[in-house]
Amino acid sequence: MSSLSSLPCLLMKSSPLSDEALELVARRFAVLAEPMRLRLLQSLSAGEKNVHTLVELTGGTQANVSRHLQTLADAHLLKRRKEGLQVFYAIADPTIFKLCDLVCGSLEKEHAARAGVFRGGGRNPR
Amino acid sequence: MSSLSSLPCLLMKSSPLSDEALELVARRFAVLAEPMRLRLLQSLSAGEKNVHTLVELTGGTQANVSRHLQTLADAHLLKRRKEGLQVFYAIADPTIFKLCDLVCGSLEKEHAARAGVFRGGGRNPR
DNA sequence: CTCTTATTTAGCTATATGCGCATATATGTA
DNA sequence: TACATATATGCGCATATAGCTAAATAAGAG
Repeated sequence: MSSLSSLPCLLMKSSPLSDEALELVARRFAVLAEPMRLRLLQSLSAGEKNVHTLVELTGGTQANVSRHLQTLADAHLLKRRKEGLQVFYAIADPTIFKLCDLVCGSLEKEHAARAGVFRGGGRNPR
Repeated sequence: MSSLSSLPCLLMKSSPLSDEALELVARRFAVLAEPMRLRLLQSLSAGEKNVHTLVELTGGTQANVSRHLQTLADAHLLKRRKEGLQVFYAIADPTIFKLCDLVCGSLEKEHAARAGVFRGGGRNPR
């Protein structure tokens, strides 16, 4: 029994997460922590695609793409549909786009802040 | 020059991210992909704390906690403030709470769906 | 059955990283 | 100076995993 009963959480803000829940959250982030997997998600944002198409779009080897797709599917971020010889993958959890948008926005801000440091944006005016 | 000019993005939805941007996003996710670091962020959600306090709260070794704090600070998720012998860390980017909330919500849904499989929640009513 | 196409899997190597231990650095006190 | 406290860091071990190549499975066509 992998008691996820501690998951009905608002994370940090309210009650602290159990060790088990923290592991799950960390694992989800880990799945998103590979550029190739992000590229695959990006390629799939327009809609379902088969493996061969994804290989072409991402420029990875066929074996590698297949394994990353499996990783994403195991994490329930993608769903798999087999049709004859081909296998089609599609986004199963649109949350990932919100996640990526948040990270992108954060990185943008960070970049802007770093640029401002040398142009009198901070304390110590003189 | 680490051209982040490609970052003014809405990620997936609009224009595809450059390889460089994908690396940065992946790296940000990787920072969040460790239970101990999530625990530290959780402990800091209530406000600034010094290292010793965080060691007690998380139950990690001093060396390990220090390392993880540095990782988080390097990623600009935490800010460091030195005061005498002690060093205080605090959340620098509240975005992480939204990220964690999103992931938690997603995992909850997932869990509920999996639980429902055995209780007629899905297709195949009988 | 044989051949072709599409995808997955196995074996391997290289790299990255979490953790523990010991030590180093920094700052304050006597 | 010597000592204590709070953090940080260097090193080694163990493990995880991305990527490659080659081989295995799966499904259709002849």
